[in-house]
Amino acid sequence: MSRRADPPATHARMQDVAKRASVSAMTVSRALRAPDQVSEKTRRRIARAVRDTGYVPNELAGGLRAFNRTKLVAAIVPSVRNSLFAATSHGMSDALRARGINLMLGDSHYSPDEEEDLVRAFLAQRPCGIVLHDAVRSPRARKLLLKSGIPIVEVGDLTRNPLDMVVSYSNYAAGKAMARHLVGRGYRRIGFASLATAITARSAARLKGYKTALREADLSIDPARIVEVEGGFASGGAALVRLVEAGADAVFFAGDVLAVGAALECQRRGWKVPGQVAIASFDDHEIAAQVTPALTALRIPRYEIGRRAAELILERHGGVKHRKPVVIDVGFEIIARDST
Amino acid sequence: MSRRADPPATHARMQDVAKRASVSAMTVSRALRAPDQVSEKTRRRIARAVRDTGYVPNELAGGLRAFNRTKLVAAIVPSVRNSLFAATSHGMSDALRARGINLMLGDSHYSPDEEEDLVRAFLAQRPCGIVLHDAVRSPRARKLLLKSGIPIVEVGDLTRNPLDMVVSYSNYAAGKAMARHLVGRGYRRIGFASLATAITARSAARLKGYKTALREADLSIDPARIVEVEGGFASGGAALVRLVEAGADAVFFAGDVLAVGAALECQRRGWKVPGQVAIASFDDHEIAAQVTPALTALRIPRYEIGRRAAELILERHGGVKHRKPVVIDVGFEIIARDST
DNA sequence: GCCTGCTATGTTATCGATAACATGAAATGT
DNA sequence: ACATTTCATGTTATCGATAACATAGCAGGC
Repeated sequence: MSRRADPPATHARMQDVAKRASVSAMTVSRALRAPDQVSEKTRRRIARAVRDTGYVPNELAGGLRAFNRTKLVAAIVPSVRNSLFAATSHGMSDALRARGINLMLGDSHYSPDEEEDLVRAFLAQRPCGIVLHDAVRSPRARKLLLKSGIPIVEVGDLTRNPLDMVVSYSNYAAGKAMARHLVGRGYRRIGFASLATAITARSAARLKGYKTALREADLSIDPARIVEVEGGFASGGAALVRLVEAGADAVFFAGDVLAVGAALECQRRGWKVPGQVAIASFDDHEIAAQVTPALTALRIPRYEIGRRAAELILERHGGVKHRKPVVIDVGFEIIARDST
Repeated sequence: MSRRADPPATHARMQDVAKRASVSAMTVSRALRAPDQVSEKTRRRIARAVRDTGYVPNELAGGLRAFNRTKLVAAIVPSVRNSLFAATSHGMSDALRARGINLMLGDSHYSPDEEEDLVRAFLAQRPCGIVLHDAVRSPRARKLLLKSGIPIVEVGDLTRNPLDMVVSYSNYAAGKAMARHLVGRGYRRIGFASLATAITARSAARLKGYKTALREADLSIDPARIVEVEGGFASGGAALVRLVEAGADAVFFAGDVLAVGAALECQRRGWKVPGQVAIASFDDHEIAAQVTPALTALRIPRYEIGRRAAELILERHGGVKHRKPVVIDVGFEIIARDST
């Protein structure tokens, strides 16, 4: 009688496969991970035994012994619902799966406390790498991460002093570039709308870029033309109305879906874009090109950011312990359309 | 000298904490998981040692010994970029984190082969539960899942014979309800547009519901008024044009973003909605309410689906081995707006 | 005073795989 | 022909925690 008799519904162990193929567990292990070290004949016998038993390797045990790590990369995003982060996750997921590594995903809800909890919970799983979408704000979390010794990639903004590695575009440069674009088109009373700059450092960097560009062009920076709003299409519309009433002839939306919301609001009100007000969007959602008029937008290579982040982790995987910071700027692009 | 001297950047072990607190590792283990079994004084000493060493439990080792499982739930979605799945993932993630369990996320890209690979890869990590967004089409994957003995929740459609448990709405019923709604509003040449029914069983079920409703109302089912298209806003627009040319006076969009794309196309062309053609949407994206006219849509409780799926897994966690199928219908709701 | 029971802690074996080392047989070199 | 390398496989120890069992100390009951 098998020792699997009592709890019936569970996985076969390598030992079970080994017995069936009349070899030792070690040979099974080798047949699976280093087939060239096992003879053709034995390998075939083992392959059959694997199929017969429906054996699924136990990475828990294997990972513990081999490198005290799972074949998982942890990613923490501020919001899993946000399609921008989804694109990056997708890039990571694709690059990792090609190497047999999977993704652990967590949502910090933009909260430093939850972020710290998540970091702790994820590190406890012993991932082989970790990707962070926001600058890590909790100092305790930063310490834990550094101490963990695993590759860390930050992807929210191109910070000057990363924990370990960064793959991103510069929010500051992007904000400046878009504001310059609007200046170049002749707008003089350019408004700015974003999510709360206190909770996302990225919005703050974009705002800084915007201000720099305006200053360069000798335009005044009117606080009444800088607003912070909640997320969502509706509040994009509200922000636009507020800014137009404050005299704006163009609005730069640094938040994700705000610009589209603003464009839809203009449709409802019959406002001409860009006749009455120009609209520039930070992210090139597919929908930005679909509304009327099509929106000028900054295109960020979100998917590529994820892919390269994953690649950095893979390079380091079991590799060198170079601890000099790696900073990769993936850049951005302004797609000029009809709205400006 | 500590045995941690050679590779410096790694985690402290429970043993290290124990030494520092002058107790055995077992006492540390208890202090962390069953504090009431450890005396106040010792507990405090251990707490300090944990802080001093920056100890992060090794769930790999703990999970292996305790239940041969990680504290992770695996979820497989057809596309991580799709915000519908994102909402469900969010619901799962929230419910699980409250119990200290995290999420492993994979993308099958709508491919049965990738799905099978993913199932295998995820099972190898020994998750404590698994959630599947699409019906599992690969028979080998089904077998693996059943054999694994862990709780399985399917959430794509309300199938009659689930692998284990289902939490969903009925795509058939929803398709029928929306078609009836259009019939009730007086439309007689109702078109249907969806993603390829061959690759998503859900679209096929919606189509079946649509046909049933039309038959009930003694309306003819014209194949020219049933189209399958790719995803994306643009193809929603194209589908609408095609259907209007085929004589449709209303179109039911069963694909996710198609309806919004159609509405935007009408704006570009200056077509009156619902004067020239009515538009009904399957999913109540936030944006469906924002376009002009606001779209009639089916509201699916995506977040709740995720939450309840997670709860089912938690209930079973270490619990009963009842193997009678569980089917939970979360229903849906038609939000009638201006477009019909 | 001795047995019982409870509390706080320690010891040993174990989860399932793999690293490190060991071995016997075949192949190769001189 | 014999030493040496290579190849295919087996044996043992181990990864870091926890289950199961063991034990020492102390309280209370009769």
